[in-house]
Amino acid sequence: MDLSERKLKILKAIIDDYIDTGIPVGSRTLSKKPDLTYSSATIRNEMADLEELGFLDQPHTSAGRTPSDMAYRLYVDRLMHVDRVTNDEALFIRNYFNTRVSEIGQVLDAAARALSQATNHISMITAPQLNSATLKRVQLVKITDNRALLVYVTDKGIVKDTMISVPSQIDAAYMEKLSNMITDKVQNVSLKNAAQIIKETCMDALAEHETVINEIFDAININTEKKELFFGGTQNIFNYPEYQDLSKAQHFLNLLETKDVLYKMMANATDMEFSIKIGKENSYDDFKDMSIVTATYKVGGENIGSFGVIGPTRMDYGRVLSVLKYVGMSLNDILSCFLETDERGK
Amino acid sequence: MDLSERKLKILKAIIDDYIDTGIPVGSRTLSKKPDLTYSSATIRNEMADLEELGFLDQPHTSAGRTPSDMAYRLYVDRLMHVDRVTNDEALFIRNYFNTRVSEIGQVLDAAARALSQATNHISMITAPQLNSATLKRVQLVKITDNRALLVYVTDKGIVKDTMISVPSQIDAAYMEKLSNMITDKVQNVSLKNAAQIIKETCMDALAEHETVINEIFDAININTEKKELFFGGTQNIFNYPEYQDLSKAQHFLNLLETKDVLYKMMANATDMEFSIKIGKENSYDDFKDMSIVTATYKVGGENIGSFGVIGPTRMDYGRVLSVLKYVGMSLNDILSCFLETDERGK
DNA sequence: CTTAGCACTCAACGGCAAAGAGTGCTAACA
DNA sequence: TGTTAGCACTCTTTGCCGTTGAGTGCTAAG
Repeated sequence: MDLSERKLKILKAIIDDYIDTGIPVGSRTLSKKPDLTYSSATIRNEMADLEELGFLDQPHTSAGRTPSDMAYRLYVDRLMHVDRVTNDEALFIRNYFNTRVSEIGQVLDAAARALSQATNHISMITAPQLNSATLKRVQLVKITDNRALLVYVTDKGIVKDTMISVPSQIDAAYMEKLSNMITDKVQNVSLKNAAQIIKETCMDALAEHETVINEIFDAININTEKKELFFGGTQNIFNYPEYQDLSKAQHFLNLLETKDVLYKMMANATDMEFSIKIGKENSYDDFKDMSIVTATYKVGGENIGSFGVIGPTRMDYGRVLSVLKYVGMSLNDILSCFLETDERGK
Repeated sequence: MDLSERKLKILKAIIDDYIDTGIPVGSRTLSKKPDLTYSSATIRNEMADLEELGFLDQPHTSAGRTPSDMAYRLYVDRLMHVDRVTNDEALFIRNYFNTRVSEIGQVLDAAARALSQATNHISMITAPQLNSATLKRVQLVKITDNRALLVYVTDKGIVKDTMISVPSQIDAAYMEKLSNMITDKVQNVSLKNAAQIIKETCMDALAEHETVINEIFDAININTEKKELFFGGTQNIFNYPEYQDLSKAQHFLNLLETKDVLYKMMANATDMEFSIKIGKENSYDDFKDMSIVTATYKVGGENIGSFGVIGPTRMDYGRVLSVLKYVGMSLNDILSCFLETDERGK
C-alpha cells in the first residue's frame, strides 16, 4: 500500500497548510502553491483517493479536507523534516536557563517555561524519578531545639531536604554521629529500599531514637513516592481555535488538573528518546484529538524523567521536535553540572 | 444622603440576585421575592431613584439593572452579613492543610488551593516578606567535594536553603567553624542588612575564602529580594460569564502573568486585616471591573504576607470574607507551629 | 492521464420580523 | 400622598430564510 510520489507530495502540502492555518484545505488553494503544478481537478481526484485510503477527513461535503491521525503519523515518520533551531531560538531558550540554579526544581521550571514559550503549546515535565537512584549521603542539621533539616544526596547529584522534628535532648554533635551511622548503613542503597533499611537496621542500633528514625523513614518514603508533574504555558490553550468552545477548554484544563493519567503517559515513554502519540494513538479517550510529544532527560547517563508538550493533533511536529531536542540538550547540560563537580572531585 | 429602609431592602435584593445569577435584574423578578411585598411598579420607581443616586446601572433601556461599584461598597460596608463557614466547609479547608508540612512553600500552596476551591475564584498569595525578619542562625553543610548547602533560619522560624559551590579544600570541620563565625556576626541582624554585613565584616576576617563569602552573600540577597506571588485556580476564570469573550479572558490571564502590579497591590494592603477593593477603587485601570479581597497572615504576631482572591465585582463578598477568615486562621495556626517548637524550647 | 466545465452541496453571513423582557408614564385607587 | 394596574414603547434576543461562495464530484474533451 505505497502511495505514489504525487500523492505524498499532495498529502504533505495539505498537512503543511493545515498545520499552518487550521482551516480545511481545498483543491484550489493547493493548485495555487508554486510547487504543485497540477490543476485543481487533478488534485481533487488524488484527494478523493487519499480520503478513501483514510488519510484525509472531510468535515462536510462542501468543505476542504483535513488530515487524519494516520496522515500525521505518515507525516511524522516519513514526510516532515526536523530543522535545527535557529540561532535566535537557541539563544532564546538558553536565556531561560541562565538564572542562578541551586535547585533542580528551578531547572525544571525554567525548562517548562522555555518549552511552552518556544512551541506555543502547553508543556509538561516530570520531576526526576528517584527510585533507581542510590543514596550517597544522609546528613542531619540541627536547626532549632526541636527541629532539624534532613539532607540527602543521591548518586545522581540530586539533593533533597526536609524539615523533621527531633527531641530536644539530641545535640548537634550527636546528630553528626547519627548522620554518619545512617549514611554508613544506606550508602549505595537505592532510595526505594533505603527507607526500609533505615527502619530495619537502624532501629536495633538506635532504638532509643525511634521517633527520629521514624521521621527520617517517612521523609524519604514520601519524597520517593511523590509523583510530580509541572505544567507550563497553560494559557496557550487560547491559541487553539479548536478550543474556542469554552466548555471544551474548561474540560481540558480540568483534565490537566487530574495529573495521574498524564503522569502515567509520560512515565510510560521513558524508554525511548522521543515519543509522539497522535490523536487516537493515546490510550485515553480524553486525549483522542490531542497529540503528546515527549522526550526524556538524563543525569549520569540514565533517563530519570521526561518532558514534552501537549496540543491539538494539528501541531507543527517538526518544530516541536527540534525545540524538544534543544531543550533536552540544554537540560542535560545543566543537570550534568550537578554531577560534574563531584566527578572532578573523584 | 441616607437611603430609606425600603430602598436599602430593594438594593440588597438586587445585589443578592445579581451576585447569584449574573444577569441584570428587573422589577418583576424582584416583586416575586417573598420578602419584597411591593408591586413591580413601586419597585420600578425606587429603582429609578437608586439609578439616579448612582447605585444602579442599566446596560440598555429595556434591560434590568446591575449594581454599581458604589452599590457593592455600600453592600460590603452595611448590608451583607458574613456568616461563619459551615462545619463541612471548615473540614474541607482543613483537609488541604492536612498534608505533612515541612516547608513553608507547601503551606502557601495548600492555602492557595483551598482558597480557590472554596470560593471559586482565582486566589493569590505572597511568599513571606523576610526583609524585616532577623537571622538566628546560618549553617553550611558540606554535601560533596565542591558543593555545600547553605541553611539559614530566621526569628520567624522560617528556614531557607540554597546550594552553593565551595572550594574543595574546605572540609566539614572547617565549614562548621565558618558557620559559627558567620552566625556570630549576623545573629539578630535583619535579612535585608545581613547580606551586606556578611560581605563587609567577614571579608576581612576570612579574606582567604572570598568566593564562599560571595556565594553566601548572593544567595541571601537573591532570596530576600525575590517577590513571589502564587496563584491558584486560574481555571476559575471560565466560571465568569463576563469572560465569555475569549480575547478578554486571555488578556486577563496575561495580566496575571505580569505579577508586578498585583504584587504591589497585595503588598500595599498589609497594614489592615482585610482589604476589599471594588472595581474602580483599584488604582490600576486593568482591574476596573474586578474586585480584589485580601487578608494578611502572620508569624510571631507580625504580618509577613498577604493572600486573597480576585474576581469580577459581582462576587459573593460575604462568602469570600468568611472563607478568607477561616483560611487565615488555619494558616496562622500552622505557621505558628513553625515557631512553637522553638518557644517551647526557650 | 490530465484538465476544463458544470451542476450540486452546504456552512456562513446578513437582513428581518417576531418574541419577550423590561421600562417609564399615566391614571385610578386606598 | 403613596401605591398599583395598565399600556405604549424600547431594545435585545432568537429564529428564519435567502444569498453567497468555497469546494466537491462527475463528465467529456484534449
